Amino acid sequence: MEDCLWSGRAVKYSDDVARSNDEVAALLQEYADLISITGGDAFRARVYEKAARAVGGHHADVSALDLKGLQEIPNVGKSIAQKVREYFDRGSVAAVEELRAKIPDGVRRLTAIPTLGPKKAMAVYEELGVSSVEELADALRDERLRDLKGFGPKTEENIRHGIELLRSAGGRVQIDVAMELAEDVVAALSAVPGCARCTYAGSLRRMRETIGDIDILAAARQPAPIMRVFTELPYVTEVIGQGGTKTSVRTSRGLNVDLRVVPPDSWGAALQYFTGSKAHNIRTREIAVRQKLKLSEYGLFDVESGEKVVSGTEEEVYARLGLPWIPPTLREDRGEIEAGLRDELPDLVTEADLRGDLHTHTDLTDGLAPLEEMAKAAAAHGYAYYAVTDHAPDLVMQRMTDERMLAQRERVRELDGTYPTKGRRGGLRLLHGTELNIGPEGEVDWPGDFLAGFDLCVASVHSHFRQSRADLTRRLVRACENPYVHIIGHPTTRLIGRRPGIDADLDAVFAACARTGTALEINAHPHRLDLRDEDILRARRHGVKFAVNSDAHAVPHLANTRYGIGTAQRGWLTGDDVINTWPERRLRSFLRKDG
DNA sequence: GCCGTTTTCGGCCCGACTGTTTTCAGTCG
Repeated sequence: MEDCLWSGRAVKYSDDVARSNDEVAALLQEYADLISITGGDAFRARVYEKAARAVGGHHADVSALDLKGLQEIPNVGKSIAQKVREYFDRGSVAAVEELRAKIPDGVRRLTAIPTLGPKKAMAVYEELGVSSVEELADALRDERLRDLKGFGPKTEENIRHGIELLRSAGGRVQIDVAMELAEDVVAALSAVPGCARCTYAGSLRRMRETIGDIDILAAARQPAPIMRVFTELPYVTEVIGQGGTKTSVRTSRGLNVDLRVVPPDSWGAALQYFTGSKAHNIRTREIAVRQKLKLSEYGLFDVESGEKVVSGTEEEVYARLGLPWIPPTLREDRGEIEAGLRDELPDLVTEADLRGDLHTHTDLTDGLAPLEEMAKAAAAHGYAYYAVTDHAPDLVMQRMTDERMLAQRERVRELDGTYPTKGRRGGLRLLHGTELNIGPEGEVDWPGDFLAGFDLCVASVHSHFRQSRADLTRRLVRACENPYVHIIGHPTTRLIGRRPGIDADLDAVFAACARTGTALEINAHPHRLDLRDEDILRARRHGVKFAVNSDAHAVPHLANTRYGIGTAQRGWLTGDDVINTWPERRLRSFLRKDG
C-alpha cells in the first residue's frame, strides 16, 4: 500500500463538529434575519449572514474554541465571538433573545413566502398584528391588507399565490429531476436560430444535491425568439415574469425555470455570474472592487473609464482577478477563493477518471437485470473493472443462500475478462463481492472464512435506524474494524427529503475508517447522495478514502455516477482520494489491506 | 459588525423586475 494513503492530517474532534457548528450557524442566521425584519443596519445583517456561513463550514468544533480561536474564523470578530461563547456558556444569547422577544418566530417564517421579504413581513406584523402564515391567509381573506401602504392588488395576489405554493410544493427537487428538465430546455433553446450558446447554470451546474429552481443562460443578439420558444415549451404552466432579457416560468414538473439571454460577448461574465453561488460571487466582486474593477453579468469593467476589460469566457474573468478558473462544484465560498489565490485548487476527480463501479446488484437479489446484462453495460461504459455486490442473507427478503452466492461466484469467474471494454486493452475485470448488512451490534452476515472468498465486501446499515447515538456509532465502528469489510455503503442511510441520516458520531466513524483502511461510499443514487458534501469534507481531513458507486439495480442506474462525482467534487476530492479511479493493481492492493 | 493594496474609519456586490409609485422601494438571485 502506498505510503501516502493514510498520511492525511487527522484532526481530533471532541464531539460531533457538524452539530454545534450548525447550531451556531442557525442562530447567527436567525439574528441576521431579525435585524433585517426590524429594519436594522443592512450591513450588520450581512455580516451576521457571512459569519453564519463561515461557522457552518468551519472544520473544527466551534464549541471548543476560545474567543481568540473564534476570531480566527473569517467574518467573526470580537462581538460575534463573544456571542458564540455566550451561547455555549449560558445556553442563549441576550442580544438574540431581545430581538426574539420583539418579533414572533412566525413573522420570520413569513419571509419564506415568495415576494414577501423582511420589510413586508414587518409591515403586516406592525400594522395588523399578523405573526404566522395562517394569520396572513386570514388577513388576506378579510381584505385587510388593502389598507396598507405599498400593498396593492397585485401584491395581494402575489402573496395569495405564494402561500398556496408554500403549502403545496414545499421547495426543492432532487438533482436528477432538475437535470432532466434542464437538459430538455437547453436542447430546445439551442435549436432556436440565432442562439449562439445555451447551458444551465446555478445550483444545478454546481451539482447541489437538491435544486430549488433552474437557471438557463443563452447568448444571442436577439433575445425575443428564444424567449418566445421558452414560454411556449409544453411543460410551462405559467409565465411569472417577462422582461427584455429575463423570463421566469413555472413548469408542470414542480420547478421554476429562469432564462437569461445575454449578448454573445458577455457569455463568460454571465455564466460566471449565474452559476453562483451567491456567496462565491460576493467574494469575486469584492476582489474586483479592490482592483478598481466592477464585475457584473455583462463583464468586468474598469471603474474609472467605464470600459469593459474582459467578458468573453469564465477563464478570462477569473484570470483578470488573479484567479485560476474555479470549477463550479467548488464555488460555495468554502475556501476555493483562498486556494485559488495560492494556486492550490485540488485537481478534482472527474467522471472520466472512474475505472469501475464497486457497488451494483443483479436479479439474483433485488436488481432488475441479470449479471450478464449488467457486465455488458459496464464494459460498454468503458470500465476496466466492475464489482457485483448482491445482498447477503441477513436481508431475509432477498433470499440469499451460501449456495446461490457461490454459484454466482463461479459464473463471475467464467465471465471475467470476456467482455471487450470500450477503449481499453483486455476485457472487463469482474470482481465478486457482496453488500453485507450491518446488524444492530455491528455484526455482518457471514463468518470470516466465508467472507474471505469475496474480492470485495461493501457493508451497509439497512434497519434499526433509531438506536442511540452511542449504539449507532459503535455499530459502524465495529463494521469498519471487520477485516473483511472494504467499503461502508451509504454511510448515513439518509433518503433525501424522506429520511434523515442516522444519528451517529460521524467523526468517530471517519477516524475508524482511516485507522482500518476502510473506504466510505459516496452513493451516487440521486435519492441518497450519501455521504453528502459537508461530510466528505470532514472525512477527508481524517485521511479517509472514498468509493463513488452507483448502487445500480438496473442498467440505466450505472449512469448515476455523474451525481456521485459531482458530490465528490463538492467535497474537494481528487482521483487519489477515490479508490475506483485507481488502476486495478492499486485497487486490489487496497482490497487486500496491504501496507 | 467586520475589515484593511481605500488600513483604525468609512466603506461594505450588482442589476433586473415588479408594483406602486410620479421617482422609487422591495424582492430576488
